[in-house]
Amino acid sequence: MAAPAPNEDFVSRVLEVVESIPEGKVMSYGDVAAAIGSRAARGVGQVMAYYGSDVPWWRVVRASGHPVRDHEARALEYYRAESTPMLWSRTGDVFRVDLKQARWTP
DNA sequence: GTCGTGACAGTAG
DNA sequence: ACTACTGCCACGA
Repeated sequence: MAAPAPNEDFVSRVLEVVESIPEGKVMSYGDVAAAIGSRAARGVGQVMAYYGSDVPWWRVVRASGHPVRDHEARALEYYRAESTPMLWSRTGDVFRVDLKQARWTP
């Protein structure tokens, strides 16, 4: 029976995909999950929380283009340094990544 | 072995 | 724009 990816492989796959994201590009949690053949957007976020310290977590954003939870200020510094295309709200209070151009698909 | 939690996605109102 | 519900996976107690 074709069983899906086990636990240890899931973590390794997520880290590998995130590390393969080039500068100026971003992937949504759902895209990363789909890249490993799963729909566990939540599982991806959970892996990032534990092992994200060794991967460019700021290049992983939500499907809406918003940066990572509780880390938007930190991500903003990286986006500016990487020249990542982003859009600002009319109020300028919040920003989002321009998935139209920054969305990277392997 | 079960339950709750979490750096989420998608749909519905 | 927002909240609420559901589905998915891994980890800790």
